[in-house]
Amino acid sequence: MAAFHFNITTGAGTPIYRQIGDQVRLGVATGALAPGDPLPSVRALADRLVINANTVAKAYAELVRDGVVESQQGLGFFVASKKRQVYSRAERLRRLHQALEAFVHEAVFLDFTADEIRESVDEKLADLELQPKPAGEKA
Amino acid sequence: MAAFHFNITTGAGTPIYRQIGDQVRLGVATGALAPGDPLPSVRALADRLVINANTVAKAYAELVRDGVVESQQGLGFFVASKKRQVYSRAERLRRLHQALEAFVHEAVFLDFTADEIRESVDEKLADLELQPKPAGEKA
Amino acid sequence: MAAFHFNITTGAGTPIYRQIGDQVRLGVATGALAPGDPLPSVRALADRLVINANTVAKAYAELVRDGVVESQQGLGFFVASKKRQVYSRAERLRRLHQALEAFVHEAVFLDFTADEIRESVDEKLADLELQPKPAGEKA
Amino acid sequence: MAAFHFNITTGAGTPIYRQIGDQVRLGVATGALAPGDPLPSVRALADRLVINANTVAKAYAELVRDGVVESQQGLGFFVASKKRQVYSRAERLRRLHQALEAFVHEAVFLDFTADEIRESVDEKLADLELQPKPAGEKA
DNA sequence: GTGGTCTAGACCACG
DNA sequence: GTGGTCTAGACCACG
Repeated sequence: MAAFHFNITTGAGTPIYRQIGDQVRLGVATGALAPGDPLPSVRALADRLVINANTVAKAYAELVRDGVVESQQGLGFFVASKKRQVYSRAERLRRLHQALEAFVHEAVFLDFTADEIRESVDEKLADLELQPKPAGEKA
Repeated sequence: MAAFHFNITTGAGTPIYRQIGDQVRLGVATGALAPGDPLPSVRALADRLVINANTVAKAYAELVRDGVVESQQGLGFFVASKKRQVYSRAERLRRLHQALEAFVHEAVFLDFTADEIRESVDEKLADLELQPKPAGEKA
Repeated sequence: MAAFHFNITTGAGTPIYRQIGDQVRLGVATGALAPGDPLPSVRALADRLVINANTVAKAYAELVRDGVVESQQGLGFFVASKKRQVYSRAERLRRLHQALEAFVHEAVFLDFTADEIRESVDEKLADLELQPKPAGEKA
Repeated sequence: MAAFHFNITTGAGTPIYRQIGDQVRLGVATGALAPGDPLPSVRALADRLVINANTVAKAYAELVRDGVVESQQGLGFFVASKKRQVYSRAERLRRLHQALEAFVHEAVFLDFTADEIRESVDEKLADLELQPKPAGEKA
């Protein structure tokens, strides 16, 4: 992997550590990050994003906990070869629907129509270049 | 309106004051709460939910700011007769995108694909029977 | 911006949290506070003014809601780079009329004539050198 | 005095007792209420306005304190023959400017121009039918 | 009775 | 370090 870019938006609702983790997950999902690829070092990424090193460390720790990346003592962090599925499908669906509920309620409260909501979701997903997964992968 | 029930989950991620606000908004949206209906008094609701009165007051204050309910000096809070359009279109879009960001981040975190996300949104919108706005009304 | 001073009058009619908010708004309006300038931390300001931290937090939260300042997670509050137009025209008019009502009631209570009231408003506006908006800017 | 009408707006910022007091003061100022004219009884006005009798009593008490009306034991309240000036001119100006300051700050914050502010004040004063005082009266 | 403001202090998330 | 939420309780204005 050559050029994998992180970008974070501070001040938004989403915590920085979560944004970092999500971008790694997304990279793995889209294939931008392949198994074995190294992640930037904690310090390097913290410097590049001008954020606290603890924040990067927290993001990486969560990725390790979830089996997305693996830590090689003294070498750094690498994309895991095969990802463990941490949450059960039921649990994942439960959390998805909870998040969805919050989003749709806010949108309805803001007086947006179903079409406007759908459109905004489509745009956002296109932005993320979230592609359907190749074949028989996780999820 | 006869029996409007509040129930809160403590220990969950969502703050109590927000849970209260959301339930009132939802009640208004579904018609369970009609314009002019009184809300429980701050102290009464605090007692009933076994939480602090300040927490209820904070929830109610936010509802007033958003034009959902109105305060009648010395009498308490009542569902607003006609919901005002408090926010500018730019602000409403900003809030929509912020809510969307949080939702999509959670979905990505949970490893759902773009198709799965879109599908879940469609289902949810269908559930709500959210129709295009008839005229100058809110959906 | 070097030295921005807050001073509050306790025992007056105006709540402390509002006095703080007003002083920030005024500072922003006059340019004493420039976009990006940090506000004192909640705890620091509370200590300096010898008031409770919650009171400062309440003031800051209102400023965030109104788009005057922005919160940077873990870093504190900063003057917003460009003031958003948060409220709809209807809402802004509603607030103007409410403020006007309070003012005129006080003036009538104090037995001032219509001419005296008008004159005092003219003087005040002249003082502020409030000019018609140049372009898409705020006055 | 035959038909003197009170109307109060509940839910606004101004307390009801203040609205009642202001309308009496205004009536006296415009001549709608002449010295010796009776005010509605506390109970009658409370019934008519569908408010608490304590609220009317509080308004009347303040008017008596300020020398606008006089209480005749067992008969009720009457417009005072000659009004005492309660506050010094300096004090009245101080309070006027304080109220004005709050109003103008709010208006400026809401992005209204000087012209818009002046216009809104003129309209409001016209609504109140606040006329210049006849001759060498108070104020 | 109603809500509004403020305090002192705890505990948590994020950086 | 930063802010966010919540509690328990006081005191006040308004009705």
